[in-house]
Amino acid sequence: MDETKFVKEIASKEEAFSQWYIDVVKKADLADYTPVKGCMVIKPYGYALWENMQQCLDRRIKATGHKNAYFPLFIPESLLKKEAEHVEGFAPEVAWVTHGGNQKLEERLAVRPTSEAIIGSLYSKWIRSWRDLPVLINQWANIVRWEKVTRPFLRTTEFLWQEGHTAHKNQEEAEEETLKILTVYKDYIEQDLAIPVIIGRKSNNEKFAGAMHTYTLEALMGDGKILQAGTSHNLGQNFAKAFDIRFLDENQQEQFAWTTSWGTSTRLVGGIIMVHGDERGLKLPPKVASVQMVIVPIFFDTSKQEVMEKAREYKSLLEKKFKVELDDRDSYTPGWKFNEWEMKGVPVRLEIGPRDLAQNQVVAVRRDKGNKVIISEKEVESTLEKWMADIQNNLFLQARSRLEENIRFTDNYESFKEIMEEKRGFIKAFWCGNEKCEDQIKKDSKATIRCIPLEEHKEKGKCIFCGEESSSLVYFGRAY
RNA sequence: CGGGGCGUAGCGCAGCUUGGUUAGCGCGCUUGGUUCGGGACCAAGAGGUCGGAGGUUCAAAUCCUCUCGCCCCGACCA
Repeated sequence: MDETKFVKEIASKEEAFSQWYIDVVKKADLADYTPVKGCMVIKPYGYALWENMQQCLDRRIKATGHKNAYFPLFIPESLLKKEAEHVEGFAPEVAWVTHGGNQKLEERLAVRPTSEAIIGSLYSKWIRSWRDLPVLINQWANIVRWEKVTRPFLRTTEFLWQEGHTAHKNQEEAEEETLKILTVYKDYIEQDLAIPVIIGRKSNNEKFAGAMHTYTLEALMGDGKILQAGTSHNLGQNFAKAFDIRFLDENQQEQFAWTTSWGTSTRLVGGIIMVHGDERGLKLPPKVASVQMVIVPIFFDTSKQEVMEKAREYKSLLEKKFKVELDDRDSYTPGWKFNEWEMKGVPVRLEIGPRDLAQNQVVAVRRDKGNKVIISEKEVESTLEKWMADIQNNLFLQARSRLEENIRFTDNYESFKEIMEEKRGFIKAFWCGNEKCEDQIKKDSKATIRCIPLEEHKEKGKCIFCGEESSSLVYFGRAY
C-alpha cells in the first residue's frame, strides 16, 4: 500500500521532517499553541500519554526506594546564586518574579529552572547524622526555562518533568545511585517507550552546570538527529558545600554530603513521536498508549443494531484487559475513522461488520503492520494479548536496527563532516579529550559529543580532529 | 538573539504589486436526507471587520511605522 495515499493532513516525513513533527503533534491532538510564547497546552490525548509514561517511570523510581515529594516553584535569588557554576549555567534562562501584587519584592524570586537550590537548602536543614542518609526523593513538577527557540514537547518554556534529588554519606554511594538511575531510565525508555538508547558520560562541556559528572541516555530520532532522553548527575560535594548539607559520620567526623540529581521530561513525548512515527502519523507503544485498541463498527442500514450490540460486547470483554475505545460516531465513515486512529497512533484497530457477525470473527489491523487479519471470536482475547507484547517488541526492534544502522565509525575528519552533513546519526570516533578539538568539531559540523561510553575502550586510535593518540572512543551527533 | 519567511472563518489558501462594490475559494462545522468493509453524496445554512496598535488618505486586508506570534536557518539550551 502507498503510505502517503491515506494522509492528507500531514507533511511528508521524508521531505519535511520538522513540519511533519509539528503536524503530527497538532493533528494527533497531543498539544496546541497558546497565547504565551513557547508555552503549549498538552491536550487530553497528549496528557493521557504523559500520564501513562509517568506511571511507568514512577513505579520504577519507587521500586528503587525513592519517595515523591513536592517543593516550591519559587527560589529566592540568594539561594540560586549559592552554587557559582550552577547559577552561571542557568542565568540566561531564568524567569524572575519581581512583584507580589503591586508591591515590589525585597528579593527577586526565580521560577525554578531546576530544583537543586531549593532542595539543597532544605536538605541542609533535614540532614544532621549519617543515620539520616541516604535521602532519596523525587518530585514531579513543572519547570520554566526561558528558551529562545521552542518546539512543542522538545523545547518549551514551561515543561513537565520528574527530578530526583538524593543525598548520600560517601562518594561511592552517590556514584552507585547515579548509575542505578541510569539503569532505571534505560529500562523505562527502552522497555516502556520502545526507544533504544546509548548511555554514557557527558564531556565537561556538556555536563550539567555544577555537576561533578553527568551520565546521559541518547536516542536517535527519525531525521538522524540525537535527542538527550534523560540525565543523571553526580553532583559530588559541590552542592552540599554551597548549600551547607553536613552530617556527623560514624566516626563523629563532620562531613559534607554527596548528592545526585536526575531527570526526564515531557521531551520524551517528542521522542516517541520522532522515533516511532511514520508518514501516517503517530505510532504509540502499547505500554504507554492511552487507547490500545479501537473498535470501529461497520454500519449498514439493516444490520446496524446487531453490529452495535456486538461491538459493545467486545468492548466490555476487552476492556477488562486493555484500554479500549469504541468509535460509534455516526457522522464519520469507517475509512475516515481508520485514518484518524492511525494518525493518533493507536496500536490495534478492530473492525466489526455484518460479515464478521455472520462468521463469528473480527477484522484486526496492527498499526505497525497495516494488513488486515481475521481473528475468530474465540481467539480475540488471547491473540490481542500476544499482539500487544509483539507490537511493543517490534517497535523497539525496528528502532534498534535503525539505531545500529546509523552508528558509523570513522577516523577520517573529512568523511566525519560528510556523514554529519548527509546521513547524521551517531559517529563513533576517537577524541583526545581536549575541549578545543570538541569546540572546533562543533563549529565545523554542528556535531557535539553526545556521550563517552562507560567502558573504557581497549585499543588506541587517533583523535578525529587533532590526530593525537587517544583511547577514548566517543559518540558524536547533532543534538536536538 | 542574528538572517529569512508567514499571520485574511476551525484548517489550508486567494485577494495586497497598482488603495475604491456587500472580502472570496476548498475542506471542516450546523440542519435535514441518503450512505457506511480505506478519508461518502445531495440540499439548505452558520461563521471573518483581514494578528495588534498607531499613521497616511475622502477611502486601508492592500501603503508607512511600531509591536506580538508562528515557521525555517544559525548562535544558546533538556
